[in-house]
Amino acid sequence: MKPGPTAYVILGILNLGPHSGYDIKQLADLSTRHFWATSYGQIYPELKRLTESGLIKSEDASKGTRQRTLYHLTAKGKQTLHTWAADPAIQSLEIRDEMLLKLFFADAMSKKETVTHLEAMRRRHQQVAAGLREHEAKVAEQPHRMHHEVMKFGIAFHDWSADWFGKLAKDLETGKESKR
Amino acid sequence: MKPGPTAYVILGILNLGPHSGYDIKQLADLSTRHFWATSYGQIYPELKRLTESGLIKSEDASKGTRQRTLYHLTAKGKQTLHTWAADPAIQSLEIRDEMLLKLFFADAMSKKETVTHLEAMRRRHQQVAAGLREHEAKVAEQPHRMHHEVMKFGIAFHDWSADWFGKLAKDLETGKESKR
DNA sequence: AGCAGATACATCAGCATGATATATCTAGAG
DNA sequence: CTCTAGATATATCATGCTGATGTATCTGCT
Repeated sequence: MKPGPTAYVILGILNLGPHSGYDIKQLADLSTRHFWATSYGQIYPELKRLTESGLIKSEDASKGTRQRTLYHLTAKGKQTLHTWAADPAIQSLEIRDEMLLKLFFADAMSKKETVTHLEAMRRRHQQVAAGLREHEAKVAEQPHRMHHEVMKFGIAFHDWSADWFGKLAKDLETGKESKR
Repeated sequence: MKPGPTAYVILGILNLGPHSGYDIKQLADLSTRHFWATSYGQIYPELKRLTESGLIKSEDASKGTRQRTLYHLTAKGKQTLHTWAADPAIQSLEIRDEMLLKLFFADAMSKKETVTHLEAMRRRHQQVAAGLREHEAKVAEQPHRMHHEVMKFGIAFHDWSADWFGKLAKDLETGKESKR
């Protein structure tokens, strides 16, 4: 069976150096989380599968009774990661936004309720952008340009979205139609 | 157990009129699909659950031997839908973008490969925007303003993304840094 | 010395995914 | 009038993910 995208999150992180399953979860939460989230329930079974396929190797790094298993890429794993990353075939993009869903079915709401809802969406996007900005400096000083560019895309997207929903809220209130 | 967002997709569609499970899938694919996708494997079991909870009622609409079951909202279902929609509490936003993931781990790629990848991303966003535009006129003439506004957001988002990735591709090629 | 919080791994019920199976109806070609 | 491709309609299943919880150890602080 061919590996799913989550397997490549793991391979990609291990390409930066040896890590434990716990490390991988922490690093993914700080980096890929905003466009590909993972969970322990995926990571630990996937580490087993990748080991069986020979793409990664485990190494016991326990200290005393404290268990710790480090994983690192094999040559085959590195190869697999690069082959995957270099394939530009169009891949799926999935978005799940419950607030947008509520907005879609909001025609029964009053104008006031809808404006409140739009303001909440604007604030949410502002907050996510602010959260990303906090980590930006750290990413910028690392030698991985694309890590930084992807983060800049995330920040720009949330800024843009906040602006869009702010404008729609204003348009609804004033009855006008601004450029969006 | 409280209903998940997919249940509200069903309730929201049934609020527009009675429909079969098949209808619901078709309508969702034309409307909510871009920010909340569904599948038959969700819809049919969910229709059973919602019937048991008294939020919807089924009605046999078979013609001859051709089976067909129409569902419609009960008063309780309408109430539940409106309560959900009116609650502005911040809800999660999940994005899964395998191409962005590839880009994130693309630092081992050559500049040329990366530019090719970015161009593919630009084209993908253009294509999605074009697909949405095809249906826009139909949505615009319906009396559901928020359906249209949500669709306009989708179009604007994909246009903006296409532009952003186009600019990044150009920046990489020229070695400059444009406004993004 | 004691404790809060971080590190580390594992597991589970419930649910979603994406594909496949089955059958009937309809519209248009010939 | 007959055939057939494609639309309508429901259902199911293996596989695997989600989100939460359980258990234990270690580290840094007071």
